[in-house]
Amino acid sequence: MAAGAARRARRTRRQVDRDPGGGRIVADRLPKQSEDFPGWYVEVVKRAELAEHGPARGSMIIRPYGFAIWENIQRALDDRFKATGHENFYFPLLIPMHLLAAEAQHVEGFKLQAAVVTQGGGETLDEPLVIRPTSEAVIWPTYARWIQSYRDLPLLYNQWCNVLRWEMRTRLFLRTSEFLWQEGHTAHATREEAWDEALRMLEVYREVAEDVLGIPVIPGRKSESERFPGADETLPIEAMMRDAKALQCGTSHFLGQNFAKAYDVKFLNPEGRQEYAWGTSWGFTTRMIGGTIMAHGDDKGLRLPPAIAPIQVVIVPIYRSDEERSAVLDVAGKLRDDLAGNGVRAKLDDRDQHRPGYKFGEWELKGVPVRVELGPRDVEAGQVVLVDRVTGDKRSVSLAEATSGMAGTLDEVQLALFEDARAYRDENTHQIDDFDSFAAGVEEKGGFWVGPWCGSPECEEKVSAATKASLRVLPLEREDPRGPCIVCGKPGTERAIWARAY
RNA sequence: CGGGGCGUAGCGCAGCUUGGUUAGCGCGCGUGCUUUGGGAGCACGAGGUCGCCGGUUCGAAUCCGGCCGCCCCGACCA
Repeated sequence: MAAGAARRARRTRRQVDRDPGGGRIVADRLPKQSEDFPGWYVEVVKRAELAEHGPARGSMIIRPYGFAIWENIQRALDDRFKATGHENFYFPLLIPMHLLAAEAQHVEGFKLQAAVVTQGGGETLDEPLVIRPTSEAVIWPTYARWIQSYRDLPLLYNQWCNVLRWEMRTRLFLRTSEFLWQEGHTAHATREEAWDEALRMLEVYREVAEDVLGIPVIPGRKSESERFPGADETLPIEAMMRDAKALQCGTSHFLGQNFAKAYDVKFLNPEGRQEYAWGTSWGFTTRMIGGTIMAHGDDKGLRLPPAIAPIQVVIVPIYRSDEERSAVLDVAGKLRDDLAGNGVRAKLDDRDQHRPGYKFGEWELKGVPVRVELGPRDVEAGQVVLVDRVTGDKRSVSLAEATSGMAGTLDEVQLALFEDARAYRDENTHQIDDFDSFAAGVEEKGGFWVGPWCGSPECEEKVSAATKASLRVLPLEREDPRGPCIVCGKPGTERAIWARAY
């Protein structure tokens, strides 16, 4: 259609659809989760000032408030990596094309997603450079030089960096072409040791997801079709969002000897024989900021777990006259300092251009776990009002108690978020009785559907084609299948969890 | 790549069908006064190459042609 004609058609439609009086936004309210979950998500991300779209398609600008969340996640992970014996290093962004091409499955898996630099210094490059979609292809050739003997093993390294994957459809945090993550890359002398490492890091991810982000997850294995290109086994933690869809969170891969063989990483064992090294890799990304938003948020906006909330406690002063103002701010400032002294991330919102009600709404939107209201009446009584973002409960406590008890209050909020998310997940987890009711149920209400599976890719494919649900995870704690495969009726080997996913 | 939506002030939009003085409105922003226990009010003010290029016309945000970009829904993926 010609541009002019398209424009004209648009105009007539618009005149029908819209109030011509002027584009006033009726209410400054978020879309409701129950009515428009994707719209709710986009609005929360923007209005809470977490992130916005970058100028290039699919790119993301992470704003300070959003990045502060990422920094807290990074710290939680990095501390645990160090505690399990890992060190950080840094590998380059650009990978010569021939290196990526060395591992057959790996290159096949990423060739559609890789961006390639072909020009530099105004000239066409002799060899194109791939912008890393992940770094196995540059790290393993280096490991080949670093590893000669079993005495050099294991190598337990990690890097924090950005990667780039060309995506057809993007959503802020959940899927952007460039994203931030950590990628751990380890090499081991034995299969058992590498497998244990992959499991150990999966457990680190489970702990961070549940104890830090407050998101209950199911650790397990991916089926072959969902496996990382080049891995023998892919181990995800799988979570449920508040729209009953699944989200893959951290992932740990057991690489077997695939990359060692592709990049010729051999070591001399104690018996004097050459062996290929065994590998793992594991990653956790900025996607989990999106996961946290969708696992906990409500119709008022974000609900951040205290462990990663950039601001854990916000103090909103209330006053009328100048005298009241200085009296209230005096007490409020001291409270903030006392809280900070106790290791609490506290902020005093002393902006004069907004009234308290506005600030309440704004900090609720931004997900601050605890609000302290402090007005003239409180100052007189030596107390404050505490408001919990998760339950909305208000209670008055003494100033001293507000300071000394705040850490405990934050722990309660942290736990309440986790229990809330777990209750939601349990309510939306169903046992599969037969294929038809499963297909109808997953279509109608989403959620996790658990049932016996025979292990064949054909049956898995049939489910996906019929339901748009995918096999999310085969739980690590393997359950007895308790029945025949829901598709083919042959004996089941284990119970699989199916869901529609992000 | 297919389907849909959109491009006018920082944000959200009206104006275009039927071309015509200085292109409007709400929010936000600045200054001042009054306000402040659930999203304040009034006054004054700042802010625009109407996505880009070309054409028609005395005159284009508006009509014609071309181009670009972004968002949403699907196929790929953490």
